[in-house]
Amino acid sequence: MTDFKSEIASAIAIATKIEKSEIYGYIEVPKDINNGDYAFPCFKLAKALKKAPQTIAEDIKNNITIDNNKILKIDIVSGYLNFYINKKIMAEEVLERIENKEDFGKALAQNNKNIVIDYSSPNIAKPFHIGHLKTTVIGGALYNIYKYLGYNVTGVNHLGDYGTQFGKLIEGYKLWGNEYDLEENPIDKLAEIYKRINELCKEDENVLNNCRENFKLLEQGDEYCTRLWQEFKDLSIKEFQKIYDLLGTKFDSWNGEAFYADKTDEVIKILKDKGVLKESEGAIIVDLSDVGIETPCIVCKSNGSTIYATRDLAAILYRARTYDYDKCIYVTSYEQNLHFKQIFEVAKFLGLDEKYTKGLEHVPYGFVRLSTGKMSTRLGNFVKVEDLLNDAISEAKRIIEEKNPDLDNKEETAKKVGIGAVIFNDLATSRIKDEVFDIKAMLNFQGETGPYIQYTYVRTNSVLEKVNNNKPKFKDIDIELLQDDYSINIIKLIYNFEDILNQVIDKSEPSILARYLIDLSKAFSLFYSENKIICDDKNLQEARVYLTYATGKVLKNGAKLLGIEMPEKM
RNA sequence: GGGUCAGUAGCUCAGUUGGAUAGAGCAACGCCCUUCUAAGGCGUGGGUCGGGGGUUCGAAUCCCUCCUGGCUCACCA
Repeated sequence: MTDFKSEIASAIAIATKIEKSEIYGYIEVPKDINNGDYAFPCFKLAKALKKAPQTIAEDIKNNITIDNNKILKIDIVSGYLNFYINKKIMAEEVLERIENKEDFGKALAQNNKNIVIDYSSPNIAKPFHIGHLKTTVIGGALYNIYKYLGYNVTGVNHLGDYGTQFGKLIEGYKLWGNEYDLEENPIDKLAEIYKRINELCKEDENVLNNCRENFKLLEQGDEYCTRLWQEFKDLSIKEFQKIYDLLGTKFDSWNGEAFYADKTDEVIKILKDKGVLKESEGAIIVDLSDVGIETPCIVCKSNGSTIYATRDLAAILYRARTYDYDKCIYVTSYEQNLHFKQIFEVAKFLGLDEKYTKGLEHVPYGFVRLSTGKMSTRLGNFVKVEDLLNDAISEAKRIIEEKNPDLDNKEETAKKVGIGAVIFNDLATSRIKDEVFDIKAMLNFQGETGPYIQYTYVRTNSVLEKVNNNKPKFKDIDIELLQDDYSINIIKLIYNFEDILNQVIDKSEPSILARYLIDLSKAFSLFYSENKIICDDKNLQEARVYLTYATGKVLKNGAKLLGIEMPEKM
C-alpha cells in the first residue's frame, strides 16, 4: 500500500535537505480533519534553519516535488504545513487488499524471528483466581499477534510446580488424604489441605520439618513423593485446562519450574567459573551493586538448595539453546520487577551471545484488587476465574433472553459474549494500571466493551445477510461513492490496522488494539446510523455493502487476536 | 528510608512519543426504533491534566522539587 506519511517525509527531506527519518518523526496526524490528513510542524526546523516557521512552510511548499495524484493539496496554517491526500487512492488500496488477503494486515511481516512468551504460569494446587487472568490474556494476545505477523512463537506456561509448598501438601495428604475426594473438586480440596497443613505447621515445628523433609525426598526422586506430586500436578492441570479452553488459551510448552530442577547445577558452575559468586550470610549470591542494583541476587540458599532465581536462569539457558530466541518475554505482575531486573543482569554472566541477553523483556502489569482489599489465597479472599466467567455467561444469557429470545445457539452466543466481555475488560486499559475488580462494571455490556465490538460485527453481518451474502466484487464498486466523511473515517482506520499491530508488539501493549477496535466500531456505528446501506441506488448500495464487509472482516480479525470470538448473531 | 510505578471530568480510562480548541465510556438528564439488530446513535451538564518551579515558539507529555497511593528492598515464587 502507499505509505503516504513516508512519501510526504521523503519529499520534505529533499526540499529541506534534512534526513528523512528526522522529518518522518515530526509528521503528525491532525486531530481535526479540517487540518488535512498529515501535518508537518515547521517550528521543528525553525532553530536549525534560523528562519520563521511561516517562511519555512512557504519555502517547502514552493520547492516540494510530490506526486500530485497522491497529494491533492498543501496548505499553510499557522506554521503548519497541512497535506491533503487523495483519499480515493487510499480507499482503493485498502479495500482491494481486504478482498485479496485472507489475513489482512500481514504485509509488513517478512521476518523469521523466534519469540518465546512466558505467560499465565499459575501455581499448582492453588485456585486460578482473577489475579492470574491478566497474564493469561495479555500473554495470549501477544502470542496471537506475533504469530499473525509471521514470527515463530513459543508460548510457555511456566508452571509453579516446585518448592517447599509441595512438601507441605504431601504432608497434609499423608495425614488427611483419606478425608478428601480429590477427583470431585481437586483444586478446592488441595487448597483446603494446604490451608490446614499451614495452620498445623505454625503450631508444631515438627510438622514443618516433616514438610521440608518431604520436599527434600521429592528432590531426590523418592517414589511415593514423586507419585503424589505428579498426581497433584495432573489434577491441577486438568482443572486449569478447563479455564484455558473457555478462554481459548494455548501453550506450546508446559515446562514449569520443576523441569529446571536438574539444570541449575550448570548455572552455578558457569557463574562460579566466571568468578561472580560470593558467599554472604551463608548464602551464595551475585553482587549487582556495580550496575546499580543494591539487592544481591541469591542463587543458592544457606541450606544448599537452589531458589527460583536459579531456576529462572536455567530456563534462560534452556530457552536460548532450545528456541534460539530473538526475544524472550515474561508477562508477570509488577511485583516481580526487581526479580527480573536481577536475573537479566546475572544472565549476562552466563556466557550467552548478546542476542539472548538483549532479547530478555519483562512485561509487567498492574494488580487486581478486590474492593475488600488485596486478594489472598490463604485468607480465602479471592474470585475464581471460573466463577467470574460463569457469571458473565449467565448475564449474557439473561440479556439474550430479554432482547433476542428467538436466537439460535443461545448457549454458544452467551459464552462468546460473556467471555468476550471479561477478556476485553482486562485488555482495554494500559496493562500497568491497577484495577479494582468491579463485577457490576464488568457485566455492563454497554459502551466501550467487548460486547459492543461484537454487536457492531453482528450488525455488519446482518447487512450482508440482507443481500444474501452476495458481497460485491471490489472491481465492481465505485470508490467515488465512499468519499463521504463517515466512509473515509472507516477507511482511514482500516488503513492503520497494520501500524496498530506493530505498535502493540513494540510496546507489548494489547490495549492499543483493544482501543482501536472500539474506534473502528464507533466509526461503523456512526456510518450505519447515518446511512441507509441497503437502498434504492444499486451502485451506492454495493459500495456501502462492500465497506460493511471490510469493516466486519477487520473487526473479526482484530478481536480474534485479542482472544475474543465473534458470534454471527446476538 | 532507598528503588520503582502511577496520579487527567463524580467513577473507569484515552491522549499518535513535545503540537493546533485536552477527548471517550459509565453514571445523570433530554431526544431518536411501521426503517439493514436500540447491547445502538445524537444532544446537555461536568477539567487548577496532584501542587509548585524550570526548559522553549509551544508542556498533560521533558527536567527539578514537594504531596498522595501501589509495589519492592537476602535465602517465598
